[in-house]
Amino acid sequence: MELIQLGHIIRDKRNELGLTQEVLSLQSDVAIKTIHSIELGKANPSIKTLTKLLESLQLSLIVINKKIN
Amino acid sequence: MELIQLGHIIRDKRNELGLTQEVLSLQSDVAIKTIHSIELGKANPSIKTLTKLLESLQLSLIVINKKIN
DNA sequence: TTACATTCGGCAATATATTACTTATTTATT
DNA sequence: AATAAATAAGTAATATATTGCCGAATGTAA
Repeated sequence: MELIQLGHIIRDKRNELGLTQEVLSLQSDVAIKTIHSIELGKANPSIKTLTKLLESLQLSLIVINKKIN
Repeated sequence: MELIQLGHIIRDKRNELGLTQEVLSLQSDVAIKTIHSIELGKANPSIKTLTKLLESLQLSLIVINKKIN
């Protein structure tokens, strides 16, 4: 899970739902500054912060067994 | 993703691999104090810290569409 | 151009995660 | 019981995440 990929997932889903960063900020109770930092892959969010965002975006974080390379 | 569940996943996998918290700490470069706090669900780790642990445990963090309830 | 909405980023303040050090507690074994 | 290994937890210091405030940049439309 690269931070840059995570940012893209959040941004894409937010756009799919037609939400601005500001609206997502209000819904998730995460600062807009934090949101755009995460979307750009420049932040290293905590699980709690990330989960609040993902909840608003109808997404979930799960742990899986790693692929064998 | 509840923090307590996450802790159980990490603890169970660590035991499966026969690693002590100390060994996992050395392998993942995460402080042992941080590890047992996470395992007990008392910590709110960052993505980077969590990913370092999961890497050592052959686990991955992914984002999925949330189940419809 | 102007105006507006949206996103980006610098800066400082606050909150909190992480660490190191130390001691306590648990658990297993003899 | 005693000993050792592993885990838990308290404290303090440091690093960093989060926030708020502000202005800059970007894109869109009139």
